Amino acid sequence: VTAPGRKISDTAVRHLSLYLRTLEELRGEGTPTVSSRELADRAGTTAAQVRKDLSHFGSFGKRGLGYSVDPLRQELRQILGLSRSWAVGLVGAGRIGSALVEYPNFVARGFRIVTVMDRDPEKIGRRWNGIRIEDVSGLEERFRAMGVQLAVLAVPEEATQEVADRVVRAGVRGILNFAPVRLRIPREVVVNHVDLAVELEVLSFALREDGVTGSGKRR
Amino acid sequence: VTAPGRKISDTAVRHLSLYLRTLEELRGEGTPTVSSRELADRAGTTAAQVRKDLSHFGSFGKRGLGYSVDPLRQELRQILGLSRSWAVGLVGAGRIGSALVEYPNFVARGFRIVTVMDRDPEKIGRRWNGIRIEDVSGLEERFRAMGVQLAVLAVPEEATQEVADRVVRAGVRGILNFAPVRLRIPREVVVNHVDLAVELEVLSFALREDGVTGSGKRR
DNA sequence: CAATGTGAACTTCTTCACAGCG
DNA sequence: CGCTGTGAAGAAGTTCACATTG
Repeated sequence: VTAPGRKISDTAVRHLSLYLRTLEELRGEGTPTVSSRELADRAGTTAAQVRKDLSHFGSFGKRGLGYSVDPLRQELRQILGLSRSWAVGLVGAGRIGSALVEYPNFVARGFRIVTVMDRDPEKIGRRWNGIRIEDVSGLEERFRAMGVQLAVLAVPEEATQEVADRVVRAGVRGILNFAPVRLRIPREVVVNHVDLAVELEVLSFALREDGVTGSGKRR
Repeated sequence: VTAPGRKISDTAVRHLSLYLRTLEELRGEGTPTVSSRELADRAGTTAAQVRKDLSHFGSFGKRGLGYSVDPLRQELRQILGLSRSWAVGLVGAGRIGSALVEYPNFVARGFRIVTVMDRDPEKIGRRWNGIRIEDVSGLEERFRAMGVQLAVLAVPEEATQEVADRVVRAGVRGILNFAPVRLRIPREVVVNHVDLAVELEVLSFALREDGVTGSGKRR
């Protein structure tokens, strides 16, 4: 089915990702069938939201019964583009990069890290998970040679835009960026931004009225 | 000003965080004044959006002129709760944890990591940034002793809920969770969830129609 | 007279509620 | 008879447009 023209909101896609994870849990527990209500409770949305999110892509449930766990799980994998394998190039062999390489869900979801690049001579030549860390100077050729489709940028702030330009030149179609920098990128390349400063500040904002420890309040 | 009762959307707060970063850049460049238009271009929103976001908290601009960079920066720090210092407890001394400890913006924004905990005897006793890694068994006492207000959870999936229960018992008011697990937590505790699987799947979805490499298409 | 601050218009997202189907 | 799928209602968020002001 996988509706063609329709514009799907970012939120809806995030929901699908959560439903997929929940279905994988349910599958592990041997549950054959689940209602929109229960799926919602587990995933943290509402029953109506579950049905609406799914309705953009088709009708997967049985009235009076609910959804069959495994078939819906497969549908969602398909919808999210996970029933294929993605060739991922990682730039930046620092802590965040290493966290990703060891992240178990990464591989389970079809994301294969095919190359790791860094500029630090200390790191170049080492192996992570069997993958040799290469000198970033050869990025374009290496990415093309390995057929990289998706780049993960975990490099220092000041290097980020330059690296982004280069991975785009190397033909990458999507970027996951961990640096606190807004990238200037051609429209056809999809960027997703994980910004730890923003995440912390969202928390800080939510708690800002609580017991103040630091400097006295202004105004 | 910091309007009292009004409900501020998550998106608006995220925008403020981006504006703050942009203002810090502008300040570094010595720019004294900025229009909503320019701020928007740099932060990736629109001029109208900038004005609306700010209007929830007061009037900070001068008509015909724009916003004074440094005063607005200070306002935003205040609004986001960054003009104070937050005592942060980190649970999980793995890769993600270490990435956070070394993250420079962390400290710059007033987030002080005051304790690090892990369950691995190999790690306990080591020092990170001068902070001794403690045995997680003493979490509650340690968190209380150090006045931890905000917990960062970077522990394996299966341990996450238990650790969450314990940090709540220890009086924490906010949690930043990196594990792919929806936490069951009392309403008054604020949770923010950074979910790498979701971030990857959002990218995967956006690119799902591109050249398929993996298994042949289903249906 | 340039650029803010803000109601009003518009658009998008969420929730409701119920007909219809298994 | 229970639960989905979905239009319609309602809420929330975004963009428009302009009167206002330093």
